[in-house]
Amino acid sequence: MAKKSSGRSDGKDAAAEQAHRLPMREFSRSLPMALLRAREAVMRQFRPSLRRHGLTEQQWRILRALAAVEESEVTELARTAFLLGPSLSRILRDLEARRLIERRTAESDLRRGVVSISAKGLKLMEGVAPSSEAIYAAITKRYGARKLAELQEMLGALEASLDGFETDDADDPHAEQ
Amino acid sequence: MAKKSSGRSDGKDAAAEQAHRLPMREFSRSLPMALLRAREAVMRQFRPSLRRHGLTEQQWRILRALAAVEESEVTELARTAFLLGPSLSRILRDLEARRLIERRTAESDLRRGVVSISAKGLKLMEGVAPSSEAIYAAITKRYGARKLAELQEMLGALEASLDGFETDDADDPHAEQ
DNA sequence: GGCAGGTGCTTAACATGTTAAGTTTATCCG
DNA sequence: CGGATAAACTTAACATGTTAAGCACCTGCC
Repeated sequence: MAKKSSGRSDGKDAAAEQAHRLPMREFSRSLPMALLRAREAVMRQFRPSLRRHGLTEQQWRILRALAAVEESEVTELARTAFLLGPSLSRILRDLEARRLIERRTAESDLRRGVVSISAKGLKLMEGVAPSSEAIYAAITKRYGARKLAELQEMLGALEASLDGFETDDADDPHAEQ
Repeated sequence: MAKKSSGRSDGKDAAAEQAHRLPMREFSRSLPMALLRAREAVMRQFRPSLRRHGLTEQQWRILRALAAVEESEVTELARTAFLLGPSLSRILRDLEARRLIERRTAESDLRRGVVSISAKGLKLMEGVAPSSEAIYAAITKRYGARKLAELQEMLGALEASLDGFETDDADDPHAEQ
């Protein structure tokens, strides 16, 4: 594969020049990229600790969300832990099999599932929390508590400013959906 | 002991209190969550447009990265597009099959792959770029150009402050790695 | 030259993201 | 009451994230 085929590098220069004419901002200045990089920098700090305890980032989010309430319906949990339904379904299946959560059906509406963290789940959290908080404290110290609070505020404002904002621009007239 | 033995409807408060004894910050104030939510709010604006053109977010990142240079080695591209090697490998295989990129092997080092965007790839980008830029402009207007610049700066600073910062805290003494 | 170790990429395996379709149960309404 | 519609998951299918192995090639050293 990828035969060398006497590769002169002709035709490539023209293509590169053409590319630069695309009316696009510098890639490195892209907001989604900046958010992704920042988040990854933060998560890189937490992942090893979670991994040592046999948890993924999403599983940890679910346990944290459940630890803050007595119980929660699945849809509500999806909103709280910021996970899509299908992901949540799979993870709940796994967490239930590991007996970290418990599950029942709502009496008033048999469609609804109600989930709660188990004693085992709480115990696991107790093991993870100290390390997690220590890491958070270290990050806060490094970046600055005030700056961190300001960043959080700006992130919230960004989210709010885009809430219910649909740029279904449809530059393509054939796009029905 | 997650659930109180009584389990009446008023047991909710007690269980919640128990949970709150875990020394953890409010879930909603978590920095990773704030970054995730903000990024999702932004990407939700772009995804429909990309989808209409048959591209995923990551594929689009790769094309953008390649459009800015004449060609790129795979490892360099992984760094630029902020993708892990395995993801990049799979996506490049697909993009090559769709003839949106071209690929060859470096003469000086047969291990290295060299990738470049194809004419077809550039053409596709030309179709996506206007919509993408329009969305970006709309977001900028909504959030405020100055505020956006400030946010980008703070995100960059966060990333920089965590660069090479290893909190391998190891609250678990058995954790060798 | 040839081998030990490192590098660059790919493959594998499992978990999640994302959209669409399917299933079961509720609810609306004639 | 009963069919149509909606709601709450769940399953399916495909793409990516993440870590560990694997493979081919390169480099330093004897």
